[in-house]
Amino acid sequence: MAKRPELSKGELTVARAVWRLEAGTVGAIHQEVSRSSEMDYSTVQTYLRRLETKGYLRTRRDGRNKIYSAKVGAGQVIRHTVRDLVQRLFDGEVVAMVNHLVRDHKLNRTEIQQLQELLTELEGKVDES
Amino acid sequence: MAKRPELSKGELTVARAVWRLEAGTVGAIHQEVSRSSEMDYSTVQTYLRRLETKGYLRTRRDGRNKIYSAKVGAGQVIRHTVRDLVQRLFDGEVVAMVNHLVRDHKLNRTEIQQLQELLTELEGKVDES
DNA sequence: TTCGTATAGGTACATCTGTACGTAATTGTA
DNA sequence: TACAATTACGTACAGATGTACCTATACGAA
Repeated sequence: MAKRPELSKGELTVARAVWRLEAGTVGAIHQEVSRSSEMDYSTVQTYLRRLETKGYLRTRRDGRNKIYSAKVGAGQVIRHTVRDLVQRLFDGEVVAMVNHLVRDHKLNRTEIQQLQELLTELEGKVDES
Repeated sequence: MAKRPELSKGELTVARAVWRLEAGTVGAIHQEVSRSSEMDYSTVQTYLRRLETKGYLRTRRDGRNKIYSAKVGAGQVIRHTVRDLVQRLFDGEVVAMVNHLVRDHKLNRTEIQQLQELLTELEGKVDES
């Protein structure tokens, strides 16, 4: 497993846009990023270059254009990031993190039920080994 | 609400030690930090200075010694940090985050039950307004 | 064919972060 | 009392990060 440098906040924002688009030129990705943040075209470009250097994105050429696409998927990055935070804030105690989440963010009845169903589902699959 | 610069990873490590100790000299905090990480005394000292500058810690004098203690509590920082991550990774969708957490980290039966009880408790308190 | 607009690629630069060293003063101990 | 250890405080410095500008080129529209 290649040990890649971590993503900074800005890099993550841009990476998320790439994941959503699957693939695109700097322009397209800049547009996608702009739907939620304001970030200069050049800034997006810089992040894309850095993301490629760090091994998170790859590029292919389409005539004179460069098409960026993901090399490392969202899932992997999210897993890593979340695990890291759980470690650093809750000493790796997932339950403590979930506890914090559901208490801090008021959930409505529907959300609570969704989570209850999720837990029931998991209960059936516990690996008791 | 004072808008403080965010904590970096290293700063957070040291801040956590201060929270655990409530208060202490650089030496004491260094020792506490050392229980989990290896970090040079001077490095801890630097982080403490920066934490004070950023407004997260305060100091009082005890003779020739400086006693560091928290000015911003663990709860506040954790809340901020978690909210920020939920925002950046899941567009603020807490349920998505919890979903990810419980699926990625295998929970055992006891943990699942703990969470179920937690949800049942919250269900009784939903603010339906 | 000319001109505006994307694009690529290079470069810049202040600030933040991780990680420490050096020096001076103080204090407990041999 | 002299020395070792502790502490405070100033300073250092490379690499990461946020944020962008500049220049050259290619492409589509007029």
